[in-house]
Amino acid sequence: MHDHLQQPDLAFAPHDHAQCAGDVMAFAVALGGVRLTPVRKRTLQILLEAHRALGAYDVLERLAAEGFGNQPPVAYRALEYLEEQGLAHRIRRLNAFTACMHPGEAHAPSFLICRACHAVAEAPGRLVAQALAEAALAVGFTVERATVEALGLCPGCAMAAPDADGAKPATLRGFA
Amino acid sequence: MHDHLQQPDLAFAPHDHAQCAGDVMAFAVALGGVRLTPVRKRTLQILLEAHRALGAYDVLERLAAEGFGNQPPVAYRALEYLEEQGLAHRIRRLNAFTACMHPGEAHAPSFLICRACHAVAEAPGRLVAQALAEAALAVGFTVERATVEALGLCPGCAMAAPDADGAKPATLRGFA
DNA sequence: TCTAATGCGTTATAATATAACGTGTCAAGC
DNA sequence: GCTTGACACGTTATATTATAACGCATTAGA
Repeated sequence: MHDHLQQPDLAFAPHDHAQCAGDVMAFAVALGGVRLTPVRKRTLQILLEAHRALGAYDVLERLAAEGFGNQPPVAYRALEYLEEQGLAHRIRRLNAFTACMHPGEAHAPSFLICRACHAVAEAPGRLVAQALAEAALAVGFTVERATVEALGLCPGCAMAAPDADGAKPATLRGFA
Repeated sequence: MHDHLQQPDLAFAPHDHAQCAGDVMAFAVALGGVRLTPVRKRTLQILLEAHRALGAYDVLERLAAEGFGNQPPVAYRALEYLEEQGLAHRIRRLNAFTACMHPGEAHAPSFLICRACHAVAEAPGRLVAQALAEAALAVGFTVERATVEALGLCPGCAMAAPDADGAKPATLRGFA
């Protein structure tokens, strides 16, 4: 981990992450109807520990290092499953995945992605989803799922470099 | 600029596409500060004619067939340029690109993607962007650009198959 | 137990995207 | 006219992200 990647935490406010990650995991384990196999559970833990969006191949590396399979489908399957169960989200702009920080609460998440430090925060998206559904309704379109991702500057980076462009082109592999 | 271009209501409605495409192209050509070279112009035409989102490699195929370069960067550069100029948009869920139907009007577009027929419509996104900016502001995040993409059913497909799942996994190449 | 469904690891390949270099073109300044 | 520098384009090569398809093991249920 390089210094420049030191980042404000996910919610952009300091908190005890070990604790909130633990809470999420406890919730997931307790969840009925979810088959949290070893790979899946470990994948969720990896996302929670990373505390930021990870590419599938980043997750795969970690899984492989721990004796799980080392081929892409292993990671993709676990990630897809977690996403289906609402335990993880896919960040399309980054071709990456992140643990859901509010599983269980029915929510239509919006994501805030800092272009400088690559932190990703989940923002309450209910109003956004509502506005979108209305706009869609006006043209007769039925929204089933929505991707809402904002790119910008998190408070920390805005403070540190109001104008400077800290952003690298950001291949996912390079994040670590 | 003709009226129908300012009425996103008609996005999914039948209309004279040759005409609206022509309007957009005329606008682009007249636009000051935009260097619409042959590849770029043809790329925009291709997007306009296709009338749906095209993958970079789809665009490339067409360009190559007309004597332009046949390597990926040719397509990617033209598409990126058009996007920078606000003449095209990237649809991240599809890894695809589409011509902007309302160039010039400052807008924060939302996209409605039909999972059955893959049509893509640009919906007025001002209110959505507003809601997003507010949610972001609450955590101190500054939004610079946003991706808003809804997946669902367009009126036509909803009518044709209210429940059936017309969606294929949808590789982009397969669209044509 | 038998069977069907599911999960996992594997091989192989597909699909999407970018880095980096060389050449041509054109307009600005001399 | 020349030179120069920015830009665009075509190219080679490679990186990154993602899926298809097969076989075996385990599990859930009849």
